[in-house]
Amino acid sequence: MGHSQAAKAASRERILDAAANQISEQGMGSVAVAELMRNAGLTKGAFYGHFESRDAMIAEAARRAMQKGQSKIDAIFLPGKKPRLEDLVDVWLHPGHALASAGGCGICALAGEARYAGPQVQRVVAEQFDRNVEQIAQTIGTGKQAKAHATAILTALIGAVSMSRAVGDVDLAQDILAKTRALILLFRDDAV
Amino acid sequence: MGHSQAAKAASRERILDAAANQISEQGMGSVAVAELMRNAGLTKGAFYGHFESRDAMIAEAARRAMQKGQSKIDAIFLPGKKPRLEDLVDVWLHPGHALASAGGCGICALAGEARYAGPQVQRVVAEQFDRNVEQIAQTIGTGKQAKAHATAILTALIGAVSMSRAVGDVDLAQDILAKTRALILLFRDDAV
DNA sequence: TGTACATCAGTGAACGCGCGTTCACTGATGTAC
DNA sequence: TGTACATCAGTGAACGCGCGTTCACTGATGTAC
Repeated sequence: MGHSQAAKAASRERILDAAANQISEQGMGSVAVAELMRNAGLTKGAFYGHFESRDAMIAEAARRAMQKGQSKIDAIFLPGKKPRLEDLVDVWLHPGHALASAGGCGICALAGEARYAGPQVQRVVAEQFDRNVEQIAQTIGTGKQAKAHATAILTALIGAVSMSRAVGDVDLAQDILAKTRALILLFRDDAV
Repeated sequence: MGHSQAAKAASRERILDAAANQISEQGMGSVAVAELMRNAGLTKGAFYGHFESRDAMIAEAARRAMQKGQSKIDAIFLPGKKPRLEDLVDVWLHPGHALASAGGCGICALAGEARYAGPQVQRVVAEQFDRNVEQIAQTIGTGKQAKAHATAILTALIGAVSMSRAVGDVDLAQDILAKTRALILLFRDDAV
């Protein structure tokens, strides 16, 4: 085993990546230190050379899970493209995205558990929520009203993704996604 | 200790009630057999005289948590009153109801965790979802369209309650609740 | 450039703890006579 | 009605297990000379 500074940094990255992925797919509660380290190609003893505690690692990994889910959203805002609410909504509500949680919306992965988590994780969720509200607002207008509607729209998106995963029934899940999508876009047509 | 049939049934009720309350307030994962039995005035050894396993008890208690949250909703539909969407929305989104989870919406309490739970719990969530969709639909119209909109509205309500509890920030929480409420009622005014 | 040594990332056994579950036992209940 | 006994709800100690965390140790790295 080597142990240069670069190798240690790479190990840390592998641990955080594995944790962020597992948080997206199975939630924070499912992340066990020993299994996580095995997934990162290490043994559990090395964990505490990288993090002060499991909780401290979870808070960092939660932030990373948010970042990983953000790339699909940012793609809507690439320079030269006109960002459309419809495209943005589909990042959340397309069944392929909503039901396969890997690499998906970090808020959706954490929304249920964050309530019982520490303030660090809750702050990560709140910051990501603000970030996404701003992006949604950009697609529907400017000013306070756009941001107010964007807050409600993001809330509905998160509710739809959470519920579609909770009911254990693919048909009902797709129904929830499709009808939430329809109502959000109906609102847009009415209001604009 | 007595042990008549009536006494045993009463014990079972106390266990399920305590479990349903704890599920509403702290989630399914927080329910520990020993603590639960202590809360019900018994010792942990007696648990397996009432339930086959912790999982089996959780499934029953999840159903009971739904029933307990249902009474506030049913009050809107008392005979003689005309059920209004606005009143129904406030059962979920009034800050006092949303942020104090005890006795609140069972779906909201379980939405995040149900994804990792067994099919019994997921069925309980799906059935309660259907029940509430029907009730919301009653306040906005009749037929398929009303039910479609009710599905999206309930999804938004659950998202708002979940997020308001997840962000760990009372101001942001109230903002989420107020803006989701406004958008739902704005839709109602537009569509009706 | 080559050697001796300090550093430190990673190892793997061990810890204390809380959990779900089991089980031999207790003693009040309700029944049979 | 009174007594003997079977039933069974509840007790509390014990179990095996997985968890987060600690720690003495290993051995490759990178530095000092």
